[in-house]
Amino acid sequence: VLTCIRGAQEEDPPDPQLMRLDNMLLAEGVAGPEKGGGSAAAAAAAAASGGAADNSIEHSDYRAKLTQIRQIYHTELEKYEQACNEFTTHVMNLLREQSRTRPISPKEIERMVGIIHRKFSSIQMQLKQSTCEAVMILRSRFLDARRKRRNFSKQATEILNEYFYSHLSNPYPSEEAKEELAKKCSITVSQVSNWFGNKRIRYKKNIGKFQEEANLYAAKTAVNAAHAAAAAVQNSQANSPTTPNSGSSGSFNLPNSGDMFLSMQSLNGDSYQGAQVGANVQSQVDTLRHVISQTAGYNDALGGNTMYSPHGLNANGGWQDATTPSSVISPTEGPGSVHSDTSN
DNA sequence: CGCTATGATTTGTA
DNA sequence: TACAAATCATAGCG
Repeated sequence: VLTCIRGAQEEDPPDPQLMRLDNMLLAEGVAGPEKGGGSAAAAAAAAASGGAADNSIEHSDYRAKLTQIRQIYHTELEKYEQACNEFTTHVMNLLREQSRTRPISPKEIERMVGIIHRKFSSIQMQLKQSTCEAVMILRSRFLDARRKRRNFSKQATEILNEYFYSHLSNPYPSEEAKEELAKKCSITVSQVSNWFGNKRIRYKKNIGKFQEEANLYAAKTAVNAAHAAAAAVQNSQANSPTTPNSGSSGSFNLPNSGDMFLSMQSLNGDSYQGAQVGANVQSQVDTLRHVISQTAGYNDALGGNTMYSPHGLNANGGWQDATTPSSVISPTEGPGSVHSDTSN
């Protein structure tokens, strides 16, 4: 592809260093064919990248700078080439003049030209080197995302937190779930993964600190969860073995609270085969348990276990084994039974 | 400016 | 390869 300089010189030594530089410049789009004027190229690149708009905006500055480097590189290169040619013809003229006084072999001329070209190509090499350096610096400055960290929008954080706290017993979104969250939050899937990675580790590290937040988001989604859980319980009750009713009609002003608690009971009770509703309801249980723990006094209705605590966290300090399906949440003891109240 | 919050990266592991 | 943990580097706040 690159034939700009090729014609003139520097093809004899298969210099690996030079190859490296050339390749890099090519890869960075500094060398190679000119693609229209600076801003136009930037705009085109931004448009071509499609997808996240903020991403291209973020990179437009980088693009502009890169174009600048590219232009400098090309003008310098041209200058060098021109100087090289001028100098060559100058020397040729000198030699021609001398040829009047003494015989000059074509071989000698060739040798002189070779020397000149080598000199200039070493200069070019330096140019390429410094251009590469500039590009590298630019990259680290603009593309290292850590330097350009932006907090996610309030709304995005909201969505992520909602998911996290409503799946607290197993906050590992599937690939599809990540994609959906990414879409909803206008961020990338890796950002979602990063977020959950950070959230899990930080939540686990200091649960007390997140308690308030947890309750907030639990309450936030409680209404929806209640509806969903109630609906789910309608289905599960059809083939559920027993449905004990230990009253506990809550002063909890949610619609269908009665069903909600029944559902809780059957889920946390000893022998529940979580296969049917299990996974779906589990998230709602998480949410509900938060609310319940907050309102206090309903613990007995939930099987007697101390409810809140790092539920979902096992003794080893991890969430339940990620390899086991979430539908089997230790049948004998509810998810909340781990209980190692370390909050605060 | 010092502090904490937070997104991203690096490193090590199963 | 996904994750945990440690770490980095910046954002944002008082």
